[in-house]
Amino acid sequence: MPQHPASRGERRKLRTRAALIEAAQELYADRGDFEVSIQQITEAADVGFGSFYNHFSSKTELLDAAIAEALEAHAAWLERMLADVDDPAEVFATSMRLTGRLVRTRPRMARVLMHGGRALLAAPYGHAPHARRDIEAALAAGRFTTEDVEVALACTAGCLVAAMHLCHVDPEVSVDDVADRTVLNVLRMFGMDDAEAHRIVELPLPAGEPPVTSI
Amino acid sequence: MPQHPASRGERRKLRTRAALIEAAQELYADRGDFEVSIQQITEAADVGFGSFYNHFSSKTELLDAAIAEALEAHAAWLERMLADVDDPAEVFATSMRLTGRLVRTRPRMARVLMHGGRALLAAPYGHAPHARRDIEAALAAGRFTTEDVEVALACTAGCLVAAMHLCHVDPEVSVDDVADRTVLNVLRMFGMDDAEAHRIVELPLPAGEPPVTSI
DNA sequence: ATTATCTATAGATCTATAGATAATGC
DNA sequence: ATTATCTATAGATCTATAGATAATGC
Repeated sequence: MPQHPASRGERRKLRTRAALIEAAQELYADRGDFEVSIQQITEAADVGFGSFYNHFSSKTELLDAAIAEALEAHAAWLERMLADVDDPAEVFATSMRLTGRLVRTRPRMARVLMHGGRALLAAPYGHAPHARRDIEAALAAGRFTTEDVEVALACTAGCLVAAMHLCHVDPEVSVDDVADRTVLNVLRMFGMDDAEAHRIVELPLPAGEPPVTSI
Repeated sequence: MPQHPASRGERRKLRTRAALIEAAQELYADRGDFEVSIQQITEAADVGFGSFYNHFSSKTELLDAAIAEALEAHAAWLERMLADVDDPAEVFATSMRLTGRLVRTRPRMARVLMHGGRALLAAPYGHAPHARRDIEAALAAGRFTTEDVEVALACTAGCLVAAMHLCHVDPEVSVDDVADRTVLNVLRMFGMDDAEAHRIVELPLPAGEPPVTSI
């Protein structure tokens, strides 16, 4: 998202598009569905009704873009946070720990991932390719043992989404504890011994919780 | 669902309701959402438009009932299939193996569970209470070790739904293999050693695949 | 006679577009 | 002059209900 693309007109257009995307993310996160009229979307975005069609030809198109942008922004943030870590198992685990904590740190982003991420954590974009890369590297390094990378990735995504959901429906639980216990489960699932798994989920988290998107 | 409740009139009413539920399950499974008009639902159910309001006051109410009935029917079927098994770990694992195989044996039911089950495998009805019971019994018997039953249940549900999703988006994979590898992962997650986990996922499945619902 | 289903429709949306207005580029 | 946004609206849904029809119970 370059701050100064091409011309002023171009920036104005991008601003309108961004307002629509953001409104869509908020509505989707807050409602859990997207059964909302285009008029409500443009009102939430504070944009003229007709402008919608300058950018998207249907609600589905907007929702897909909104989910994809959230996933990409989140993935980019994780990459930045973990750029200096070498151990793939640690990158993998810490990414999960940070993502689980979104329920507390960025509830709306968490709800977008929770509701839209199901299909997409297995998709060829967002954080999924990074997670696959880390799992494969950890396998190659002998840190993980598992039969099937596709199944491993699906289980990872499934546990993460389910853990976030658990925190979401039960506000009593400690988000951080649920996140770390979930990661502990996943590490054990990949054949890591209990002591090493515990060590990894007790590592200090990288500092800085910068905004990944405006939501 | 008794075959002869009260009177003929009562049965007629239940038939109409069942037709609406079934149409809702089919539409929801085939489309993955429920953005469909009441008129389309009543047409699919071959029921007069106005009859809808004799049974449900909104689409959401119908969808909730449709998902709940699918979950309950599935849970009841699993209970029947595993009535004779004593080992809670085996009941737990075999239930998962059978549920995963629904993608092949009952694709529509699988899609209802996949799309609607996310929120509901953690719900206080359907198969969730049985899975919790099995996990707790397995913990008490020393067959599982895990820190947190709630997290364990969430991870179970998450892995299962994600595995079904994986089979759904990639028709090339072997549904049975994915199901069994997923269960293997979950058993390891619960501290079971590899050899015993393998033994359990290689047990013969109970015979009989009776219709759990009409879908 | 009672109760559920069905048909028809009023009123309320909602979508997509056309034409007017405002902002930018030259 | 060009391009995007905004306003207004036609036409197409869609929901909820009222009244008519059909099935059941006595």
